[in-house]
Amino acid sequence: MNAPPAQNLGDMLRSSLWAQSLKPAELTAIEAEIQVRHCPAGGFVCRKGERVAHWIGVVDGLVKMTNLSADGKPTTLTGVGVGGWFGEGSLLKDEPRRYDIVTLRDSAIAYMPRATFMQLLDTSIAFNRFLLIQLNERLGQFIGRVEHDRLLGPDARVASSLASLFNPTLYPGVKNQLQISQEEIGYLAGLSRQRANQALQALEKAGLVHIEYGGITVLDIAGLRSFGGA
DNA sequence: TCATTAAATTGTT
DNA sequence: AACAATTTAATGA
Repeated sequence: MNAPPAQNLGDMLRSSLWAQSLKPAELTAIEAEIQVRHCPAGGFVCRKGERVAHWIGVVDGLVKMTNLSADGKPTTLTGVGVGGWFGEGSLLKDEPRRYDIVTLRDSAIAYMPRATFMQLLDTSIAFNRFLLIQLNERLGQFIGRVEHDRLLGPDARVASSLASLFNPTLYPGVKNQLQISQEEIGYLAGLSRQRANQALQALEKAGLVHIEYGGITVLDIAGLRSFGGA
């Protein structure tokens, strides 16, 4: 019962770091090559094992990257919010996608064809810099996670998930106030809604977030990150 | 604009 | 998982 996707591709691109250095004509040309598809809540944006033909961005909504662990339990690798792009790893290596992408709510998803991605890679320094920063940030996130995850309690996992979702380096357009239900936070952190609720209350008591109806406000991103160990 | 109702979300057990 | 309480959104007077 989330609001239907409202943002459009143009706004999303203009708020992306890599797009800001392009000439308006270049940007409109790229915009024309990108397809936007609307995905209902809980739907698959793309599945593990599929051939990777696009770089994928979140125009509106919220998605998560999940993987199935050896025992078959779904594990959320990370969430991606408005303005986020992903899939460049498999696109660069020309390999099948390594994880499922699932929408947590009704979302608008942008699909940039491989040819467009490659052309940007060849012509835009800002685009290359963006990818470098993004890969580095992700690397730091995942290293921090595998380092701490088994030692961390549910509270810290929620903190870590939120910190990655509010990462200003990856998602400059995301404000510190995000409309996300506690149920969705639970999905992101791999917890039940009840446990996510307790974790959020603990984080609020610690002064890191402010809980509102249907959303949260992040008061201390650095605190969240250190809380989660990443 | 206000009151009523339904739906969504949250807090608790 | 189930329940009650609270908030929001929608509807109509």
